[in-house]
Amino acid sequence: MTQKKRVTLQDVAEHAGVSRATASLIVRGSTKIAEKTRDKVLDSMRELGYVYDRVAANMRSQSSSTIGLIITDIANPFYAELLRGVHQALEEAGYTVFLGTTYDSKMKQDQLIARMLEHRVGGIILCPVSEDSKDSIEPVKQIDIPLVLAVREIENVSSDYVGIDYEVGAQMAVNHLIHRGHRRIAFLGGTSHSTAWKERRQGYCTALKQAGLEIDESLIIESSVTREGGMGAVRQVLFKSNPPTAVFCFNDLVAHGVMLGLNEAGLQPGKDIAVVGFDNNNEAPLYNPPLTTVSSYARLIGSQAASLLQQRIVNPDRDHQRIILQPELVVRKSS
Amino acid sequence: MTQKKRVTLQDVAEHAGVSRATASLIVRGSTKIAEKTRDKVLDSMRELGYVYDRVAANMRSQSSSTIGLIITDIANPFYAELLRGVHQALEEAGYTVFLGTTYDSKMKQDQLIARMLEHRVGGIILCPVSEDSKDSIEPVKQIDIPLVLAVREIENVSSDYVGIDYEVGAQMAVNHLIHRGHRRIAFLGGTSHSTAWKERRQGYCTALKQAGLEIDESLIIESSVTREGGMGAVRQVLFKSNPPTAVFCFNDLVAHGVMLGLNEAGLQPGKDIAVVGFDNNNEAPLYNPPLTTVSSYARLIGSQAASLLQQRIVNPDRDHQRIILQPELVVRKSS
DNA sequence: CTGAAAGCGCTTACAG
DNA sequence: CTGAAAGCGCTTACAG
Repeated sequence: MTQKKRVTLQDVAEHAGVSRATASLIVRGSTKIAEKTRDKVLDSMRELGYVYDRVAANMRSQSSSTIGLIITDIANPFYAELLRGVHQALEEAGYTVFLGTTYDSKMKQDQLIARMLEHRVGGIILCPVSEDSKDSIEPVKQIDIPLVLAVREIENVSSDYVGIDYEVGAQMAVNHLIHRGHRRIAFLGGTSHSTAWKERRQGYCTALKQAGLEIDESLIIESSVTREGGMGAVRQVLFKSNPPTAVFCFNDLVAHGVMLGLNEAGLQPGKDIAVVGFDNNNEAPLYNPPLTTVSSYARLIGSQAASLLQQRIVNPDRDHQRIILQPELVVRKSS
Repeated sequence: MTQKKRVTLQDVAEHAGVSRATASLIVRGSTKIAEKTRDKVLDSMRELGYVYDRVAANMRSQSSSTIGLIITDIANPFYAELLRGVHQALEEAGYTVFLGTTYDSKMKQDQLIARMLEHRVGGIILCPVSEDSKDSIEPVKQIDIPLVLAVREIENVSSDYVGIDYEVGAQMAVNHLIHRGHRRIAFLGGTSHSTAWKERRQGYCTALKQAGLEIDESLIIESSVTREGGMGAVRQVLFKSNPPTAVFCFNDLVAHGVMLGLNEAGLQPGKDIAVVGFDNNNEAPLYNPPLTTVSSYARLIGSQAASLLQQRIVNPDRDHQRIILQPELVVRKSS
């Protein structure tokens, strides 16, 4: 792990015949330096192959130019998009991003948070695991580093947050299915301890009730938030004596799994059984058939979270913000 | 960007009534300290909420516990898997990963490399952009930081490298199509200035020649390495007076686009036209129809690259290694 | 602009 | 185990 000796600002100053303080001003882009001096110093930097040591600078000035981003699964296109939004906003602002993935393990989340704090990140954007993880963020609060939650909230935790209104989104999806004449609608996928699941469930129930339909608990099946989870869930529900005619899925990934499971069983999604997803992934229009889904604006969530974080860094004492994006139903051929 | 004052080792030492040197030993897990002393110090750390400052430690000891990973596109499942392999291997070893995405822009790649060097990463894993970027890695060589290339090589650059044998892979794919009786086989997607493309093209041509078939340049169409690129490429080739009966695609993403383009044109992939991909993404078996493809072991490439990097960090002077994984054909229903 | 000094939070080396 | 000192590569503050 040991590196060879780097060229330091001291070396550059000596080479250019100026003081270290002057060189320091130049490297930080001060305009108060005579052009001639600046050029001389910049030439020396090039000649010596100087590379600015941002770590040392940050340490001395007690600042940070890194941000930690913790997501649950990079293989989920939703998070890939969210990452993109975060990267775009923060790299423009000069931050570099530490990425960590929890795969929905709380232990992993705790480890990642600890490591990021040790690396003196300037702030953390956390997409929490679905398990309750109030205590995970204790260390962050204690050391008082800016934190923004995204996608899922943590119950009884006050923090900046960006997400979408899952309840309304779920309601829109289920209403749509009801309007198409469906009466037995399943809700498949996701795990019941996450707020993101609870809110969807709430929306699902509200829509059914408003239409005067019974809630059949046997049509609500949890699963991991993966294609495999979706396949498993739909298999369970197909074997009921009175199977559903439509499925509202936790997200697009699960919906994809559900469609594959239906194919396997010789059923055609969108014809034999309607399927609606959640997220509006890049891939959703490319599924077969193209997936009706609720847009959850992954990239926008990412860039908004980045923006909240920057604002919090600038002004640590302002009130917590909660940004709830309004979802939109995108109707395609699967319903 | 300024942070509130942290608890330092000094504070901990004072609180526990030991010297700073002792506290430093304990925090690094030395076994040479009496258990009683250690417990006392660990208690103080907990009580004060001490967080180890890895940045300061790395600076003093001239070491690094960060790694830069530069990929082209996180929305490509191939890279999501590769990232997973890298993360898994490096996090176990105590490294934290800076992630950067170039979206195949050389300028972005240069910026990311510069930034990572400024952050004193202990090494870089680079999946180069397809454009020739020999000069991009000049700064890395100059400052003498361990570098591993993955997925694509850079011509005339000597470095550790992990990739697969694209030529053999392409040959396997095209041979397979020939054995199925195809005579007009297109090669769609990718950009001709990358080694990864050149090697595939080489394999494509070799297979055709060995079978005594002509190479028809009009059946070779470049595109961006995305689904959209694949859709565009297949549209072009379908309008030929003598269209192909089979398509070998640059990768699975392109193949997916090709299949969508075929659907659009009323053709059924795997029936009207055979399609073969490259990568064996997670998603390939889930396409419709399931995609015949060449496995390129994304996660393995990632973990091997991580392993090469660690070895290079330990021993900077050893010979450059080239790991070329052997591809494997996975036959499914699309061909 | 310069120059000398102090300090960010650690580790290192050494005498006791 | 302790204690005092030096140093990693910067920035900061200040007198000139």
